[in-house]
Amino acid sequence: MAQAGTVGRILDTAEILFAEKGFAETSLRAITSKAGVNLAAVNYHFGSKEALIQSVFERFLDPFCEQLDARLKAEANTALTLERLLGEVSRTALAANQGDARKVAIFFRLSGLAYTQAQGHMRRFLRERYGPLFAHFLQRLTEATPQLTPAQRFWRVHFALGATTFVLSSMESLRAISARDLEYSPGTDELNDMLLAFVAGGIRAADVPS
Amino acid sequence: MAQAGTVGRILDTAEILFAEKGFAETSLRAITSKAGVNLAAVNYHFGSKEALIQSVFERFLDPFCEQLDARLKAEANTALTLERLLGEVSRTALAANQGDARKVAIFFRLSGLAYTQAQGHMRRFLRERYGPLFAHFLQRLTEATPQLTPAQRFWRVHFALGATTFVLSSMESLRAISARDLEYSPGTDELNDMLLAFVAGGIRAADVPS
DNA sequence: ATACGATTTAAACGTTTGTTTGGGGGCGTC
DNA sequence: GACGCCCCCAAACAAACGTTTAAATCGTAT
Repeated sequence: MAQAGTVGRILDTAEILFAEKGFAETSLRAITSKAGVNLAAVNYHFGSKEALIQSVFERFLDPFCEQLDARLKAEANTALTLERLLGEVSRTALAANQGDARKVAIFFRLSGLAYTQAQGHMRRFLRERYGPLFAHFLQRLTEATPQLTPAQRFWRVHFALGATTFVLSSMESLRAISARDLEYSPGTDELNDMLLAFVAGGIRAADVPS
Repeated sequence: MAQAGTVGRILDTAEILFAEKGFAETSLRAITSKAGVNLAAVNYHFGSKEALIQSVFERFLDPFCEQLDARLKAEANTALTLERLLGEVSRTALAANQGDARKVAIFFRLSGLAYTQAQGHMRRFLRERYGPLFAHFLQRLTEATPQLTPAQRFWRVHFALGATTFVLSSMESLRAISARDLEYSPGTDELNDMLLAFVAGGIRAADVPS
């Protein structure tokens, strides 16, 4: 990360700081000084802070979406079980970050921020750019969960999305609590399995009598 | 809300604006001008912006925690099923907000922000003030799910917490998408049931073979 | 009526923010 | 060697921020 060009150093540093403190709380001066580049470099290379945020999103979301799309299309004519489909997503997230757990945490922390902090232009940008892939995923999910109504499926997918982004985005602090109170902290694979079990169990849960 | 005193008007307005845009993105000028009070009123009555944020948290978390604690203690000697325990929580959240869906959305949006945006002092304040109730809840949950290991329970509770805060905090936009794409939007009770089913199903899901 | 504490007000404070400026190299091309 | 182009830098910019000040206002008890 140290010997990358100015643009790369800015993106690397911004990614980390945004994930740590959020977008509004991270100043361009904090980014540029930690990256060892001039303050004006951000506006020169990206145009504005908002454009920088957008570039950070593209750089980590594009490879993930591309890989996931390829994987899904490679199995286009095989019937996927729910666990298999969800596993494909988690494997892609891991692969797109070279199996680095810290990078995965940053990935999901940024994803969560995108959902909860993004407003106006950013929301539209994300929806327009990554909406089609999401639709594709939802179609495969429909094949894997024919017993659900469309509304059930829609909401349960978002429940699952929430469980994932929430836990993986605050993974480090939760790990610390787990290690302190339970004297035990799960590894990446184990955490992945627990999440998968929870999400799969939730998605195909029976209705609760009202 | 209009005829409340200065302190109340500030809290009412801050609650809404914080939930809409986050803490750093909401300026004191935005709050005071929308509330129709002088800019200096915040520092006069609360001391600082951070103290105002803390007051907002207290005002909506205290009644909720008090009621939940009372409900749990009222059923101290009856064995609670998982669904019953979770239902108690959701009923409390609804009751503490007079059944107003918008208020519940704000409630969970602020809760989510507390988890993801809070730093330093705020994290400590939340943990110290509401930690004991959480421990009590976890103990009841342990009785309701004896088949889980402590680690499984810990992580699954946080998965559930994530699913809840994520969906309920972006409820309005998700409702809009649901209504547009599915030509259907669930009511508060229905959404509550769906969430309950998902969370209960996830918490007692079987392990996934690694 | 007067005095006093509590509250509100307009104005200013010092920082920090994102952005812009103008100049100064480094480097390949004509 | 001069030109054009890309990149970097220190400095300055206006705007917005949280906070503080000192005077004005209000209500109330003396």
